Amino acid sequence: MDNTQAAATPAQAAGVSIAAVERDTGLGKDTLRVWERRYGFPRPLRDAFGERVYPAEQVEHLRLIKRLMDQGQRPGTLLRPPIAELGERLAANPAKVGADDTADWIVPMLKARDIDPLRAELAQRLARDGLERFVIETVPALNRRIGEGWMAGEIAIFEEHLYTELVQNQLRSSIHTLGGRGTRPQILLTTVKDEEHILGLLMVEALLAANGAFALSLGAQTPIADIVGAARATNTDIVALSFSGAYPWRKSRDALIELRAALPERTELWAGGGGLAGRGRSVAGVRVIGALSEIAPTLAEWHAAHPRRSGH
Amino acid sequence: MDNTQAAATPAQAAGVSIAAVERDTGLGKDTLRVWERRYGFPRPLRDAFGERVYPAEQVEHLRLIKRLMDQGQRPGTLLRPPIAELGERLAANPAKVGADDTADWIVPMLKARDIDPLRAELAQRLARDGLERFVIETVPALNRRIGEGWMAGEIAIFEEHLYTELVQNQLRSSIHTLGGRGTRPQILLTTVKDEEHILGLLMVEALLAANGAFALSLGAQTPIADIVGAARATNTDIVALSFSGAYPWRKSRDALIELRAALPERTELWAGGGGLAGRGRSVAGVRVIGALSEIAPTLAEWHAAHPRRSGH
DNA sequence: GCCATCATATTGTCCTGGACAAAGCGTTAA
DNA sequence: TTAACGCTTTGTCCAGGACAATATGATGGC
Repeated sequence: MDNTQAAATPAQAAGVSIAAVERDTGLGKDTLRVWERRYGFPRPLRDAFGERVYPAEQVEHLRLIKRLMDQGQRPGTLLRPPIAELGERLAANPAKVGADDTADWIVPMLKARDIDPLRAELAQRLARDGLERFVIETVPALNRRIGEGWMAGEIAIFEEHLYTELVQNQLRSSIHTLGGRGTRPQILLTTVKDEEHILGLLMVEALLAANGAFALSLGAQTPIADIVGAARATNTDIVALSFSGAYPWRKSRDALIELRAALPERTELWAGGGGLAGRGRSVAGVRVIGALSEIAPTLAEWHAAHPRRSGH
Repeated sequence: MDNTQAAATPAQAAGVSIAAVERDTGLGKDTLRVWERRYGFPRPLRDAFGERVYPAEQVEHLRLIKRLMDQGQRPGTLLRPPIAELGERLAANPAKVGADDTADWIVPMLKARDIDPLRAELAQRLARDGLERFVIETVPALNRRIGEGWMAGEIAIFEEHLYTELVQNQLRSSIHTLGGRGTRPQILLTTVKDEEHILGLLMVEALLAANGAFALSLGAQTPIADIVGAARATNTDIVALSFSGAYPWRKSRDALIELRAALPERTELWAGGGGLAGRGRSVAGVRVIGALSEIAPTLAEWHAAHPRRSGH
């Protein structure tokens, strides 16, 4: 694969520090050291001071592994066999491709030199399909396609960055355009700590806006105490949380229970995202939104249950 | 101060784990442990398993300390004397206030329940002053005011989040509206790894857009190798880097040297941000932008030096 | 055949205490 | 005033042990 990595500078040719690997892969220093001890991988070099130096190749493998783990694979499976197998496992994995041909167009456009056509294409699809369909169908398909492309070595990191940036602009711009004149319900949108997931948040925000509800987004990574504080201060009707698929179910559950207990009774709590999708029973007092397409109906329900009152 | 923190849930009343503190303060686990060993602060409780449990109060102090360190204060100064002094040091610090009365309006608006007026106010100022002045004068003043408010305990975290979110929306929306039809120069905008600074990037992007130059923003934290790859792939004329004030000068310098060496000769390298402002001599082959207001003139210079050619 | 319960294996994160390079600071020499 | 140098401060790394939380697999009851 003639990816970006090719252009390594002499200075860093040998490899990178454990801290850099932590940043680039999302795997903690402790985890990296323990893997090395237990599974024999990664097996970094050592510099003059005995500190670990990870060759680019191993970092690449680690990124791959992290990505697979985020899809539910377990480390033991990925790390015990000779690492060479990784490539094959990848080749075997994208079996789901094929259903997603619709999104294939993104790849060549991303790889083209000019971004304007891409920007235009996104804008056009948004205009043609409408914000709602764009968010529910187009963007998820694109996300999936990009993810697969990344794993297949087809898409460079900066191209993924670029994609995120462009979609983000489209969505923010749409939300902005839709305005939002103090309509009810007042919604507070965020994720709990340990969650990234910016694009997902933005997608939800756009959907809400498309349905006349304007969320106050706190961005990602809000501590629970802050969520509660904000909800109290802004007299929020609904607190909506988004959990990505990678987020451990138990933690989501705990966060929801804790939050439910701390929020005023009249404030509803909605939760959604891949992290909750499959999970059987929900938490008492929490409304689970199984898919993006459920947002609009759920909102309609809320309106039915809360007929418009005069004063605030 | 009747801040957000008040609403602590029973479950977490005792305190939080070291990982949570790392996330919330940005101070590494190692650093937290070493401070405890060396300075006696923080002094977390221990749970049944001997693991550190940080009371909210100490976390609050740590956040304060981090903020002060980001302004250049050194840990020894902050941690050695009885921590109680912190409050006083804070009270003494905002001496710079007063020059910034212009931005005071943001505080009450942020604290008001409704966000719509705030959104409207920002939009109006943007419309009245123009994008350029908004970015060069208004936003920096607001940022400063918010930072001070945060340190003084006047502004809660979620209010700061909210502010960032709203300004971000305004800027992105403006950039989006301005369009950008494949104009030269082709600019690549980003920060190197270890840098956050999203809002700063966006401000630069907006300024460029206001001057008819459309940057391709890679977002923050792009590894150098990726920057080079992206620059090559997109046939970039100018790579623009932003360094925040907290970023150590030496690292900026190294990054710039490395990048300069790796980029094609014809690609210019511009660098700006608080991290470079004071520093005397610049790096060979790097154009240092001392202030936001210099962006427009520098761009004009570029145009003068690169008269429009026909083909692409 | 399907679901609950338990035992077992896996896995991430935390701990201690030592070490050391890099960055900061102040002083002296040019 | 700038440059070079030594001392101090400070962040990050290391090793190896420990253990709770989670996933997996087996067993038994409906």
